[in-house]
This record gives sequence, C-alpha cells and structure tokens, in this order.
Amino acid sequence: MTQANWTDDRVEQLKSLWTEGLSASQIARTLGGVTRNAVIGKVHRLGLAGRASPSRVERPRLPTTPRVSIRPHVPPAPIIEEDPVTLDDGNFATVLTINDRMCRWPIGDPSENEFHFCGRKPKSGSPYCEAHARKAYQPQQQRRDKLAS
DNA sequence: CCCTGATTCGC
DNA sequence: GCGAATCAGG
Repeated sequence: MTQANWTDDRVEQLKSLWTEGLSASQIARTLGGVTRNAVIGKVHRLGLAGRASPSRVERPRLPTTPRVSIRPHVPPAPIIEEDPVTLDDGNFATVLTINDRMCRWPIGDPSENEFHFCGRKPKSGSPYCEAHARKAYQPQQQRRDKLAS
C-alpha cells in the first residue's frame, strides 16, 4: 500500500533528507509513493528551497576573481589506446555486423577484409566510444617539432 | 540523454 | 495543499 500523504513523519524525513543534501528524486525514491515533482513542490511549500544545483537566473558573481592563483601542475592528457573488442561470436565488428550500439572507429585498412571496427559501446549521441570520441575530437597528437614559444 | 531545481496552474 | 507539466539550466 502506497501512502502518498504528507504525514508529519514523512515531512520530517523530507526535511531531513533535503537538508542533508539529497536530490529531490533521491528523496522521492526513498520515501516512495511520490515523484520528485511532489517532493520539490512540498519543499517549496514548506519554505525550504535553494540548495544543490544553482539553476538560478541570477548569477552572483564574485567581485574580482583573483587570477593570481598558483596552479600546481596541469595533468597531461592521458593517451588512451583502445583495442577492438571481440564479439561473442569471436569475430570483430565488421562492416556487416556493425550497428548503432557499436563504436564505428575504423581499425585496419578498409580495402582489406580484416577491416573492422572498434565495436565498443558508443557514447550517447556519438558514433564512437568514449576513447575514440576523444581521438576524433583531437585529430592528431601534438608533435614536438619546433614549438613557437 | 541523463540529470538538477523552479514555476505554473488545474485540481 | 497537491503535484503533473513545463520550464530552465548543467
């Protein structure tokens, strides 16, 4: 039986959880029987509000950002080489087996029959997996030729 | 596309 | 008072 009434007990839980920093959806799941919209609505009605993601229209800017900060080290971009995954049938993802759930990063020479694809799980909205999406975004690695200082 | 809170408004 | 729908942002 799902009780969706805001009993005093549930309201107390709501206040507690909200103050502890849980998100509305988290609280909704915890309490059960209510949606996150219900939680948010109740929170506002209770007078609690504002905490968590600042989706406020107003952006309280700091007067002057002291940009004199000392940065320890800029972590170098990790080079990640991803090997193609082997499918369940023991083969690689080929042009025949490639589908929307596979990274389309080409591996090998397209003119050869060994040509296949990475086949990993692609990032949403991307034809490539996360690693290859990065590589695609930065076409080639930086060369250490003569670098204009 | 996933998430977040904010607001509106019919109930 | 309630919360789904919608909005606005990350």
